[in-house]
Amino acid sequence: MRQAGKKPTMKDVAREAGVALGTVSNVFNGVPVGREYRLKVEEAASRLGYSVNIYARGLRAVKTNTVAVILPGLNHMFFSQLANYLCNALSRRDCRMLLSTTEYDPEAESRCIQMLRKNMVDGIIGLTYSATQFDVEGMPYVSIDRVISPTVPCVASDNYQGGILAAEKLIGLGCKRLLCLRLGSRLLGETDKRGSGFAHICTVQNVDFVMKRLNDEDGFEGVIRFLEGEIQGGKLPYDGIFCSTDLLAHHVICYLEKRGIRVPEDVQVIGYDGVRAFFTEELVCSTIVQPIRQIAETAVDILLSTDRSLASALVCLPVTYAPGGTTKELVTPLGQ
Amino acid sequence: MRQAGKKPTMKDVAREAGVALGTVSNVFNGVPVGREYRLKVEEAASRLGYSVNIYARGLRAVKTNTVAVILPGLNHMFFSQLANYLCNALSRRDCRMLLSTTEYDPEAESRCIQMLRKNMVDGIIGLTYSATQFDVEGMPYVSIDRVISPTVPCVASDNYQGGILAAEKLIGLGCKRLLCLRLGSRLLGETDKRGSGFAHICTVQNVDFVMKRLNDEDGFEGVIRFLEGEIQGGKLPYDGIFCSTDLLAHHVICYLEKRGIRVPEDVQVIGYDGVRAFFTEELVCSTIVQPIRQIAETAVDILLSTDRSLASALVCLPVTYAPGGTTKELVTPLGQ
DNA sequence: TTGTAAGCGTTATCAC
DNA sequence: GTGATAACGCTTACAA
Repeated sequence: MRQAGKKPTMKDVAREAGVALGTVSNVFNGVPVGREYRLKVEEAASRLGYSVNIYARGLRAVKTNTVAVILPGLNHMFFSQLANYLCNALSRRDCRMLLSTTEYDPEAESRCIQMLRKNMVDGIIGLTYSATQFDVEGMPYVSIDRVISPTVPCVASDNYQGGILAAEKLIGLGCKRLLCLRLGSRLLGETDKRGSGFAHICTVQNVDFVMKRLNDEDGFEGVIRFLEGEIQGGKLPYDGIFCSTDLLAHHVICYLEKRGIRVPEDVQVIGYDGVRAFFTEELVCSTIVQPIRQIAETAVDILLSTDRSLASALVCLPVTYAPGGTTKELVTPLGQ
Repeated sequence: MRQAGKKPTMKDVAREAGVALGTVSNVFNGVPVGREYRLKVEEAASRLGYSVNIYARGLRAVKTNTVAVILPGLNHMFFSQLANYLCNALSRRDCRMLLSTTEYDPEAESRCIQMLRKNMVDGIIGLTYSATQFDVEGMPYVSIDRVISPTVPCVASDNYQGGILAAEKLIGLGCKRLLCLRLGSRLLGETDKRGSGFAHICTVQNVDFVMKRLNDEDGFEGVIRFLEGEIQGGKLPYDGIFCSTDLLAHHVICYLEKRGIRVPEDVQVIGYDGVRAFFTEELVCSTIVQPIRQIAETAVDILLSTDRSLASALVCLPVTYAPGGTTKELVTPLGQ
């Protein structure tokens, strides 16, 4: 019913090729087999249009060629780009991608993981806020942007270095009084290091700065309210702002312009992520660019690597700075 | 090895609950079972942390609770939003989503479908450019934005009506000479109707218009080249442009502004899709908004509906017009 | 309802 | 390398 003519099985292939059933199985599992046998099998298989039944294979609990990906949602540029690259990287490894979104619901995360471990996937790549070591233990798991425990590998961009870059850049561009704006989950993750790196440089270089941390519940409105309170006489007491994400930077910039504060003339802004406006080449603002593709590929590499002991707990991938029109770039280094 | 403590099976649940194996099976398949038995089974199952092994179930070829989604990629706002809503709609139906991207490779499409039918998914939702009736026959399939054959259900926005809306709007806003710009696949799809609806209104209302169709190979550069050739004395001989997608509109608008042609003062522009700049509320341009969430939910409904005969071949979902700053909206209808 | 048992297609393990 | 055969966990059919 699902299939017009019923599907050929390994037995059919074995008969067609005139070899033993086990030989066919070996061929499809990459087990070394005499060259001529292998050819006979492959030819017979393609003649019959055969391919392995993944459910029968999965039942034997060896390898399902399926990796689950857990993301908060696809409604954010960073997540959708990540999903895209993960999908490519997995398919290049002949792996299918099972995508689950948690809709930012912490409880959905562990429910999701529990469900998946029953469903026998080869492993999970998850970007979660509250999954615990308990949730993931006993199964191949790679976390993105959050260290779950020292024994669970985590891949992230070099958030600390990104914060450093941002601070150095703003200071190098002449800023005297900085603001670091963070809007994120109440739960700690790797991304919090962005602010730490930023603060470190400000302290070392003895530059005034204010650190403002808000939580998701506050929303962008919370940020705007904060800025509203900071403005004195139509002016902001900062000449440089580092926002923890490009999206936040975007909202801040829109607000500032509405209040008649010019970007980058009056205040320079740097974001984090490097997302492009609807996947074109255009950046949203000057920003610290995450190597999203590399993050995806590294996560897949670590997950699928047989030698999991080699996976260090935290892999930080290098970030770069890219001007996007919200900073006063120096045309020549001599121009300083 | 995959699992710390090995997983409980139906047999374990049956023993724990003190009922027959078949009863447990029935409970998990929604087959009517005496109330007290059902409760005993459910309690035992949760006590043991049991859930059905989808591979064993899939082997019997009944229902895998898995739906495959095929998209060109996730690197376009429309696709990633679609994927997001599909994922939600499926998970609400307790279905897992297997996501494959074809990277816009027509050959990858049928390869992908062939692969999936061997892999026994409950059905496929595909946005493809070249998949044929042959590819999909014999399996539950719902196509998006392209009619594959009269027997394969297709869900799309009401593209024709969208074209009509765009033309009526531009004409209503005073445009006298229109341009319809289309950039898309060489292969025909539902989206081509956007231009047809547009042309129809122009013809009926006797308004001058030019229809320019380019293919993906030409790229945005091709469109720019065309516009370059049209400009005479720094002016464009059009006062209204309908672009087949928001992304195209965005490129056109950027180019026009670079050439000193003001939008919407000199020329008004309407796009199609209704994508938001990185998932905020902001539209990219004045546009015809597709009901993406509804498209996703309808596709899932049709695919999972047992009564597939009810599925009409083509379902066109209503679109709406939304101003986005690239048209000269009339403040009051009397203002005309 | 209850046992029991036969498959589903693969993999893995035997002798040979 | 070959056969044959025992799992894997579930669904389905059967007689009781």
